[in-house]
Amino acid sequence: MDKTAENGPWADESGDTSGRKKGQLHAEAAGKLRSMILSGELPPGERLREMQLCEQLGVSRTPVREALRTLAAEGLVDLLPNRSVVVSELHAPDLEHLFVVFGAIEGIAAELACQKITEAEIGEIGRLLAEMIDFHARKERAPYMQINQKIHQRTVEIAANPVLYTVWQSLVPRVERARALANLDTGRWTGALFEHTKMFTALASRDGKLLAQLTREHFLNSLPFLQSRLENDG
Amino acid sequence: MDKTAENGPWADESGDTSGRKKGQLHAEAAGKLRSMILSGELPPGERLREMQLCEQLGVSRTPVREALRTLAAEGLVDLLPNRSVVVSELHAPDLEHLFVVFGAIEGIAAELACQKITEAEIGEIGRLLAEMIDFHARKERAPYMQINQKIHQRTVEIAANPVLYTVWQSLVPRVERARALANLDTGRWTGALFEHTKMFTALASRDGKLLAQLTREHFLNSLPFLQSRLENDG
DNA sequence: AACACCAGTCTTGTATACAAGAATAGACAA
DNA sequence: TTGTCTATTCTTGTATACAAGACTGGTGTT
Repeated sequence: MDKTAENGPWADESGDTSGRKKGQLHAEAAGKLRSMILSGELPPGERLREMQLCEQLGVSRTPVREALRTLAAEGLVDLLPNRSVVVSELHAPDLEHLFVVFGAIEGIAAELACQKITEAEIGEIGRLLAEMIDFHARKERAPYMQINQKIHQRTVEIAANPVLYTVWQSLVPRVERARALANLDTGRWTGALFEHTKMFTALASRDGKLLAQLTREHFLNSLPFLQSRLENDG
Repeated sequence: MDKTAENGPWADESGDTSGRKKGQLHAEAAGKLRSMILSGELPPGERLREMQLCEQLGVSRTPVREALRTLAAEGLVDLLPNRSVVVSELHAPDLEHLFVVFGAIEGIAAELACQKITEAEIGEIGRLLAEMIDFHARKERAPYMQINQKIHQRTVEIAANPVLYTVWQSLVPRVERARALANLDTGRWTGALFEHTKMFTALASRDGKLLAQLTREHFLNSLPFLQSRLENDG
């Protein structure tokens, strides 16, 4: 089971349709649609007509339909039988549900990671954290977010549980979308960074219980900020 | 987001292809294939030829392919690009990964359920537990397992978190398959029942932390039994 | 006997065609 | 004006056709 990230989201695709081998158009389509949803190009509630997507993506309906099944499994779209597919909504209450679960998942990952992490990996995370602090000082949000994402991903990878990784992957798109829709509040930004330093300390001392606790709180703390932004936008 | 169980596994299908409205052949196909895998009719490692499945299910390749994407998202099959789809293997180490995550998920569910459960629902779970004790006394394994499954499901439902429910649903097929492949050891059976009574006490007194702990242990305890059975079988 | 190579067959990936169920707009009645 | 009914159009669901990449078996060479 779990040939980890075989065809999962975030596997490789980043619009680099050029270098791809022939075939697997449906995976390519899924990647493009996913980033269109995450970027907001396809807003929540948007009705997706298959033929329209075919024209935009330059493929036929077959791979498009298969891609839509994949996105449905990721929770990015809702399949309405015999009706259109729509980009799933993202309401504030849903967000709470999502963050409670996601925080718990990353909490488990954190606990496992503490048991398995090597000195070299602690150093690696430490360097990433240093970079992140740097970007924060320069107020460069985009690269900050990228490093942030990488730290979380590395933690889950270090936990070395393919099932956990798959579940985590399946939730990341929605979390990322929430972050994209509601760009991080500046006040929260500094707080989040501080939490990250505390989390690193726990990780470096391999205190799994503490790190899990901090991780859950980390997500719970950012929740109200995202929720308020979502409510303002509609 | 999350039109909960819209097209997810375990939604409704149980071979009752008769009463179903037209269309949605792919959902029907997914249901049949899922139960074929869970029942062991399609054993781990089995190579699935699309045409062959078409004949068995009496539909064309299009719905079959879409069903296979769904099953891939559930982790029941692996998609090998340009090669066949195979029923995913279930090795002892994978099982540990699965149970750690699943136990944690049900642990979260248990904690949430304790916050939200009503007196009526406590009564309902209590009655289910009594039935289960009955079936254990009579050594009727199949109905016991059914009630067991139902208790777990009701707990997750009571937690009232659609994201959690979806994640839980996505893991259940694999857990069920593990149970099916390695029928429960008799010694473990009594132990599991005892754990269930303890868990009910915690639930009835709404002790979320305790119940979460007991739930995680419940899965961890049954793990070695399942693993040993799997190793014997190959 | 072992290995490499090649042709034929099989299987998947994609496109297209057709059928059936929804959405929509317009006409007609209240 | 508003509501409803119907006919047309649109969209999805499914089947089939075609192309391209894998597998298999046999043949020839070393």
